[in-house]
Amino acid sequence: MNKVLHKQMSSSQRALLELRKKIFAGELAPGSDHLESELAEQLNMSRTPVREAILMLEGQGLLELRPRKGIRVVPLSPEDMEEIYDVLTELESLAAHSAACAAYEEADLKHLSDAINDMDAAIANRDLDAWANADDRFHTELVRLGGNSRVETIVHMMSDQVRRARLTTLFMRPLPTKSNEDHRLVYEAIKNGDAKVARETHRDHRKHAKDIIVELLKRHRLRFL
Amino acid sequence: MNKVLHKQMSSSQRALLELRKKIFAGELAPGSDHLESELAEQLNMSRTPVREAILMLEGQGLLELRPRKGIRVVPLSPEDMEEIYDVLTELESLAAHSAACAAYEEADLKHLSDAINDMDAAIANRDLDAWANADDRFHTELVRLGGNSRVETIVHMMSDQVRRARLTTLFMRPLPTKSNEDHRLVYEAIKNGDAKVARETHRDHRKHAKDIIVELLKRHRLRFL
DNA sequence: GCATTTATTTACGTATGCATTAAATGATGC
DNA sequence: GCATCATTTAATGCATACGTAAATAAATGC
Repeated sequence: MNKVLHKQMSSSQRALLELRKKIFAGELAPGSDHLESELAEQLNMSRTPVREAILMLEGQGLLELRPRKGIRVVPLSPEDMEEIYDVLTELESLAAHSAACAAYEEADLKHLSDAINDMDAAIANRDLDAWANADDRFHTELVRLGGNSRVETIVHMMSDQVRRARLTTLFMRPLPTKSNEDHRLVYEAIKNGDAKVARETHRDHRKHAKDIIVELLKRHRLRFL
Repeated sequence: MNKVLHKQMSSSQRALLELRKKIFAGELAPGSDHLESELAEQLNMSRTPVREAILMLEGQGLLELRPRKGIRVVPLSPEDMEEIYDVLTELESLAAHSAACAAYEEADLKHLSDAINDMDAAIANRDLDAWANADDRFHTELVRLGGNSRVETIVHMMSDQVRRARLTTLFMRPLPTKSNEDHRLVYEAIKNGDAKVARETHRDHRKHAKDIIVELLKRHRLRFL
């Protein structure tokens, strides 16, 4: 569908996207090592643009460069997930606070409520993929409403890591029904301009999510993923 | 002094450090544009390693790549500084909280108290450079004690930006005497394991610092730096 | 003169080749 | 048989070369 765009994209851009796709699809497994030349061949291009893509992905914490040992897809330990969730908790809570302060019209919050409704529908249908998708949209929209572009960037990077873990964890956890009540409360607080409540509610929500995931990872002895 | 190390460093590493140095020294001015070939010549190397360095610095938010327009040293507006300070506020407060929870021995907190004492001394001597240096050490040590490597990384990146602005602002503001009382309070709270106080005190401290800087930038019509 | 098209320049993106140096393999001494 | 050293292999870091496309200058038409 977007193959057309791919055509007029620079090779390094393509390398970046393709590698990301492979990482998120698990095609490049966490902890696995690869050579520049190997990846270059897979992507049908020279080493130069893949090197550039690799550098960028290293900066985003997805790859680790270990000269002469190979490029490693960074594995995530339960402790890493704790770190990531803690960052997400703080920055998203800040975003919720800011969004509440911003006195948005109800129309401005449509994307947010749409995402919440979609999550409800997904849960009713027991469609975990759809739920995960809507959940992403909720969090993306929340930080957007927060109005701090740096928070947005960081949250996106961290969410990428969570997404990676979710490949494994999503199907092991109970249906996230409680989660959606939280989302509604955050939404209401933002609409009512109740900054403190928005922040605290979201913080608790994230803390809870973190506990579930970390517990899951540890229980299942998923040392790395 | 570390010219020796420079010798056995890879060219891209050198490019990274040299460019950073030039940016922080103001030699590459905020908002200025440069060509890859120009920078490569300055650093006595081919375009390849500088390109790699540029890519990394772009990821860190110091450079902006604008193909055929030149590589721009990103200018910071007062609004940017607000964003940056807000991120720092949240993540450092989290670090303070975690550090307080960690039940450190007094010996573990030595670097922190050293930094505070050095700031006192610097203020007594009216030595702003020494003060800034010790202040950096305080914040660096604080996030280290927080024990979240991702928070450390992000805070370092954001601190780089603040450091850049400080070149200009430090000499325009009143002596930061109040600031050090705050640091002492945070230190005490961490030592006493008083997580909530540590977090809140540090948050207020940062909020105050932000207001001063942003106010200063706006008052002096420093649209960008 | 001004707009529009055409030519020219040149910065960038990418491919390629080579030198360096780390890892792997084999050889030698004990 | 094991450790140490020499040799080979090959992945990386970097330089270089080149095609492309964007920006600028020149030329043409009106």
